[in-house]
Amino acid sequence: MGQKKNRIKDIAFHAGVSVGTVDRVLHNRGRVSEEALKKVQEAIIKVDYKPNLIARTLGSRKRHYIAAIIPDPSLDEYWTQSSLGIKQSIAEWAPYDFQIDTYHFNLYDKNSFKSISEEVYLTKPDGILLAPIFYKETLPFLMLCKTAGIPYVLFNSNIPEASSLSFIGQNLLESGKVGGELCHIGHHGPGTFAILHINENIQNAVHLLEKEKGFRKFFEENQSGGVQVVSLDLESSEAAKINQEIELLVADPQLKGILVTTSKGLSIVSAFLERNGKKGIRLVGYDLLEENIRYLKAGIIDFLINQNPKRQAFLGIHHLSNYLLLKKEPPAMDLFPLEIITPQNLDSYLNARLHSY
Amino acid sequence: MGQKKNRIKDIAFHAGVSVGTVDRVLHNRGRVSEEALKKVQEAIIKVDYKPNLIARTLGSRKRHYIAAIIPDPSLDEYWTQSSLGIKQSIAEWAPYDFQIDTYHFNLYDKNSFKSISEEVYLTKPDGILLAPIFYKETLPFLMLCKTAGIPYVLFNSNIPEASSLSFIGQNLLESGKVGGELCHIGHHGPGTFAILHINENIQNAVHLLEKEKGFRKFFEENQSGGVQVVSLDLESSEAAKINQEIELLVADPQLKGILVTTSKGLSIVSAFLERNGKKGIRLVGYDLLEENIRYLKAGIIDFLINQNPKRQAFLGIHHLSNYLLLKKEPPAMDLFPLEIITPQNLDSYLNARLHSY
DNA sequence: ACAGGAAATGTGTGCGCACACACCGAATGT
DNA sequence: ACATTCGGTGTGTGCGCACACATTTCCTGT
Repeated sequence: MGQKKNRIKDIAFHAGVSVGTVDRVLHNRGRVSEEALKKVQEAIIKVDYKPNLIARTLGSRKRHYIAAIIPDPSLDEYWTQSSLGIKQSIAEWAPYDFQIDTYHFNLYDKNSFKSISEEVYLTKPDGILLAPIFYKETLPFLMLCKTAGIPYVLFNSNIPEASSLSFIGQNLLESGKVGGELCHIGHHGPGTFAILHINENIQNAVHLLEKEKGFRKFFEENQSGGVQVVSLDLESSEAAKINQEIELLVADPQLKGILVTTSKGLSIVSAFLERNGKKGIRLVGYDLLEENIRYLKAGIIDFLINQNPKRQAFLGIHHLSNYLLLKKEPPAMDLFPLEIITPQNLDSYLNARLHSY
Repeated sequence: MGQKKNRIKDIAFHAGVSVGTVDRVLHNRGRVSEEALKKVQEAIIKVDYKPNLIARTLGSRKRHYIAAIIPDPSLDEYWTQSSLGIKQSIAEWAPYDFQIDTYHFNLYDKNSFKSISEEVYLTKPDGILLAPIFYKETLPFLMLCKTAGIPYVLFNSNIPEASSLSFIGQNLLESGKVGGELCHIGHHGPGTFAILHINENIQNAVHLLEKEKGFRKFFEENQSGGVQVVSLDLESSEAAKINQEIELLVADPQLKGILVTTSKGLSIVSAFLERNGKKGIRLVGYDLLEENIRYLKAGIIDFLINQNPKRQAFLGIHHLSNYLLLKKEPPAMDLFPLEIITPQNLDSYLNARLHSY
């Protein structure tokens, strides 16, 4: 039964050569005669050789170095979460001689990303974890890495044509559908449902539009008659304008629910409804940020969809490390479930260990 | 900065002893003088020693053996999920020379559990993962393991006085509260809300009552006037009787929502509502079982609370293995978040890799 | 025929650890 | 007095592998 051992030494014995020769064919280092090559290859198949990964990593005392490039957490609480995920993974991989350095760029400044990415490239990392905020600037950088043979993993938002080792995040279309559903639950008959994009960064537009597509799709697929969907696109810099628009929106007595696609926007809308009364309007947003949690507990926000940025970053490093250390191919896409947070299950999420592992 | 290496050898150097002595204190093998012990312990702290897992497993060719004792999956789909979680962890730990054997007992037969547990005990495992269905029979078995020095981890339901290494599951009180919330969402004014226990096994009663307590608590804390809570306790063997009771329950035009606390019961209620019309009654239950999924997609079931049996079992093995291999103490309780499944986010849960890590 | 050198092959060492064993001195027994 | 035990300690080996290096073989050119 249990094939006990199939070590390099066994291959060497079967092939009638030394372990050195076997080592050379295993690693394609050349310097092997046709004859020996053939015998060794046969022996490898014969004993069904599976390298002992434990011993391999111990034997090659290579130091792995990973660079993580994310927006500066001090500018946005969402990225603080990601940062925590990376910190956690640093602890996890330290025993395996991994060095993981985090580089921050300004979320609102393309040039900051450019200079940081150049800096990272010069450090010649063995792998890169990246949150691709700026599409136009990211793609060339990734192509550069590709030619340099540096593997990279994307998270949070995807660039499909970047042919990354893996992408970690959520399906934004489905996310929008769930947002629609949460706005709609328990409502019958006609009504207006709004989706609000309040962002500072045109770059994100494409992602937000994907959510909107899902939002609209939900209502198309779940026709209950007389339902109207509206969308609003606002610049987060103009606070006065935003409040004005929200006031206009809420004035419609038919308004039943709002999905806000950005966390920053959500707190603005929440504050508005807290001041002026909720009037039975369902409010749905994203992520377990401090302010959001407060508004959820207070009953202003009804649902949050958790994108789990902490775990995204954690798994990103995980996939990368596993690939570097064990040559384990990660899934091309690791899509997270769309977690729904309510006032009642909030604590169970806050208290859960998102994995020590 | 980067503390480069902290090997046993380094401890020995700092303590002014040999690696053999350090080894003895690390493994509590005795034969160490007070003086040396103190010096070594200080050195360990000083260099912040973290054992190299890689080298450890390579050096000690000890084979770890874990026994997992769960109900027979062929009798209940819920346990098929757990079984899958164990299978996944087998793959995870195989490289570290772990052998993980699963033993099944009959969910409906105490004696089957007794004989299986005795059989497992005779195999002298290094650790045990256990789903404690039969309280009265489980406790003595665990005490036996305790005296034999075999660590055990419980999952699914807890036996607090068993002093297990760890428990993995959900907070049932909060689970009931979430169940109440889901029944209530979008409803205003008066109405009746029911909680149904349909089980075959009096053993589970205490757990179900905990959920009921949470269910009632939610409605107490969220008074909206005229809300009435009723509970029903039924034997799953008497199908006719059940349908009769359900018919009676549904006849009440004030009935707004039902929480069914067992998966088996849920399919019975779902079938009833599918036949006789849903009449705007909110239906909430547990777990991503095949039938439940079907009814959720069909709109008969509105929400499912996911207990994530697969991940529970997976993490159970994980904690156990980590403890055996690295002496890493798991949390006494690892409570999972109360995941809410809707028709729209269902797919995202089904497609998600529960992470190999 | 023989040096020179490249091609082919074998040997040795260390990664960090666990563990068996050898050693040494002091206390004990007869 | 000597053998025996035993607490306390250090040394040596091997786990399976990668990789540097030593060694042999064989092919050139003169």
